Amino acid sequence: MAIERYNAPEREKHWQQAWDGAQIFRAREMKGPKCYVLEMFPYPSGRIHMGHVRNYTMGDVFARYKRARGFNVLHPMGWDAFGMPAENAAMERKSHPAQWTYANIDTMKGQLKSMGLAIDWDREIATCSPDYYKHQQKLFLDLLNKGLAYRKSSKVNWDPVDHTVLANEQVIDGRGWRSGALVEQRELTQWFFKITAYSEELLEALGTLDKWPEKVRLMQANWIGRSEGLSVRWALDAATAPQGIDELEVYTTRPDTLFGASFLAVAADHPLAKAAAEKNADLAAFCEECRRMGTSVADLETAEKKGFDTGIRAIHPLDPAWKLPVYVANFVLMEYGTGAIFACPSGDQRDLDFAQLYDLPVVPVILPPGEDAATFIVKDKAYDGDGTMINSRYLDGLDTKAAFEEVAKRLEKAKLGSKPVGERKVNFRLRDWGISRQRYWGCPIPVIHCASCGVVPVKAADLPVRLPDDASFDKPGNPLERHPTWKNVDCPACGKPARRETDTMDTFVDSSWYYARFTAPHATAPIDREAAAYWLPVDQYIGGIEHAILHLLYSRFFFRAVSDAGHSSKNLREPFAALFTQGMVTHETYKSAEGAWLLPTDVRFEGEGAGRSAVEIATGKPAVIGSIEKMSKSKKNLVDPDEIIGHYGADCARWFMLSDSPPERDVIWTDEGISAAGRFVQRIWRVVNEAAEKVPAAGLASSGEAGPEGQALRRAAHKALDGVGRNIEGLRFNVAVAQLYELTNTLSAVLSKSEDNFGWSIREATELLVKMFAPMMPHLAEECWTRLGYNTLLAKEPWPEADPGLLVDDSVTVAVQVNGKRRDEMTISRTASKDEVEAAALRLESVVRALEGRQVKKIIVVPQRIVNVVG
RNA sequence: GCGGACGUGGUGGAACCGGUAGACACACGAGACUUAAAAUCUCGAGACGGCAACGUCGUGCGGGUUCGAGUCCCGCCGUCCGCACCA
Repeated sequence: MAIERYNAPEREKHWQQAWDGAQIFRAREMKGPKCYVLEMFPYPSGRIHMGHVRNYTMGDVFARYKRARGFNVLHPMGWDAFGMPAENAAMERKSHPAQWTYANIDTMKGQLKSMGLAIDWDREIATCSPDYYKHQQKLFLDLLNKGLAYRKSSKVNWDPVDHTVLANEQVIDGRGWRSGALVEQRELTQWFFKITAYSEELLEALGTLDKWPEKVRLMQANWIGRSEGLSVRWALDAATAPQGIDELEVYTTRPDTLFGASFLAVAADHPLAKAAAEKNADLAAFCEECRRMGTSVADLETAEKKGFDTGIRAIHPLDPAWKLPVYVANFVLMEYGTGAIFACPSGDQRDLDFAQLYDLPVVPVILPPGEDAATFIVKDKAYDGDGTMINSRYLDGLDTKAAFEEVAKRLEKAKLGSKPVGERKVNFRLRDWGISRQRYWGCPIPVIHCASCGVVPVKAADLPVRLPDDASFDKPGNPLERHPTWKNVDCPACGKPARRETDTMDTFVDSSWYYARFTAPHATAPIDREAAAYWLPVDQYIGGIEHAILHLLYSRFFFRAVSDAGHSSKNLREPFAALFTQGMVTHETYKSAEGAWLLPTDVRFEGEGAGRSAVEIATGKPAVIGSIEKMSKSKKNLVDPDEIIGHYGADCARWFMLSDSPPERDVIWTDEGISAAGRFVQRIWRVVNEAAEKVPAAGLASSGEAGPEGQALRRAAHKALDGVGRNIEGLRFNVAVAQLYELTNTLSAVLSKSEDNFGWSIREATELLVKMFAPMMPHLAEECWTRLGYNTLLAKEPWPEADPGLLVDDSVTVAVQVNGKRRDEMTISRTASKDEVEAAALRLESVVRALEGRQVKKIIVVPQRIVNVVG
């Protein structure tokens, strides 16, 4: 009998409606073991892309699996809906960011629903909704009250033509992306969150996150950047110093190299540089140049090292007779340490590059192990490791650590003025989190500036501070700033006319607590303490590696901060118990003969392998096949999920996204890959139909003995069950997929030769197969479940338990090696003793031959795996 | 520049704690079915030599530890990612 093709798009709609009707993906009442599965919520950019499909499929498989395992699962979805693109779109289309954003949400929600995700849509939130951001404003006020939010002056990229602040990504080669004007560094008073108050704790607690990738923990640890060093105050030579400044404080982690010092350097924004620049136009110009370099560290450190001698001389703290020049240098950051360094060129590559450029002395002070003091010199490569002190007077002969201690001790005792010259200091690279954005489409910062009362918080009862709907987006700059009336309010304290804060919050604030809001999205408090206590932490968080530092660190901080402000239990510190970072979806790129990017649908292919070539369909001209890159709009190497789902169905797209590539690695989207997945969907359907013809009715108990073939099939099915369960649990979806292929192969081989005498084993194996792929291809699984004679929803069925008795075989195949080289294999009883295994191995003809008459010296037996005969 | 990751057949990848390298899939080749194509099914396949049995080599490169190394150690090479206002 011919079996009809499985019509995925049509059946998928049916099953989605069935799930909706039964409301089975709603989180249950807060009782019993729970599992909170969360994928990073999307930015509503317009349409979903394959990256979303991959991310949400992984989370969905895990959530469905955990639900089948009996957990009370919370699997919500929302929208990271504030941000710059909406404002850009508004500017370009002369519309409103809200209109653009909500239209996108609508589209994308429909797309996500077509994927058949097991999501509790009742909990949907959008961060741009006043219902969400009013709570965020309350959280802000509570942090302000606790001293964790404050204002200070900080540098921004300023576009002098557009009169707007630019993000780093909007600065291209030092120029504004839109205006092309040279970007300036400007000081602006901005809002900050005091994340540095938690530096130590955030670093310490990384040790407890054993379900996070090691890589992410390391990245965060480096980002926090704890170092132990010494802050050293250098007296300035009065004859050379600007008036009123008589010392310079530097921070160093290497006080041991102090005798190798050859100059000091300060940042262009250091007060000493500014003071010196007042009387030196050339220096002022140099400082200005440094400021133009951009704020990103990568720019600074890859730029050529440059400096300017201020003419100021500093006195060495360990030798009053020794004077060193003070430079302004472009590689010194005001934000780190004290904004000033002492340089030891032999021990630091940047210092060495700088010293060579300006002809400053290079004195080696650390002798690497194994080098000879008489011959060791530092030429083009600085040595920053440990070793023995040389050229360092009384430190000579000490090791690096002892020298550090000795210098620290001396400088702690020495006095400059009335205070010690040196002071031990733990320093962090981590800086406070600047949350001010001079933009419209973000959460308004709920404070009012009053001429007489200063910064006055908006009263909690007056929240939310709503964004005005009638802002204009026809020109650059902050629409809130130029709005005719919005910012004019009366001071809540004295009632006099005052001005609203026009900065909005960084969108990272929105995403720093959304996972907590999901636990009680309709609560009157921002975070419902009871719901948070039950649901948090998130048991499995899944998202892109690009969020490894900022989003995840900010969330770890923000959750602690608001918990300390009373919004959640102080014992609950970490929001995400387990983290998984998935790889990107990549695709080949194509260019026309003229060099324009082409969509995959714009080209057709000829030939294959090395001779494969592409032709632009529209022109018939040859096209260029480029490298495989992350799918992006700019390179047009996109595949539209809608088209794939419409053609192959959601299950097929999901299956392909889980196949082959390990989830943490990039996956390459290919036509062959998706069509192979499509073939498998049909194959499953055929196999299940064929099985359904041959098996006893649903729900009957086992007929008992299955016979050797039936028993072998049962073993295969239960082994797969054991493996698939563990691989889903460990998020090794590609391996689980391979095991399901294997079981399908076994089952279909059995079906082709079955004599109808072990139908019950076939039913069992088929049901197990269907239940196992159900989290991955849920619609197809429901269809198969029905075909197997059930009228219940498979999504409600529990995960089956593997029979331990079927997981081990009576006999095993072990490899036989002679002198470490595999020569043969043999099948032997699983319980065979060491002696029996040895004897069996020595009887093998291949072993005798490989020994070539040599004496057997020893035999290594690894039970059930290998025998190694050494002779 | 600093920090991190990765490197296995023609391709994506598998390989538990150091124990049969290449599971599974793609692409490919041969065959069956078909008027034909598609679909489907069967078989083959790391490289080299050999009719074959089999042998030699083989996890980026060079060393080391071990009875045994894709896996551990040391030194290189290559590719990719992040770097604080993109989300």
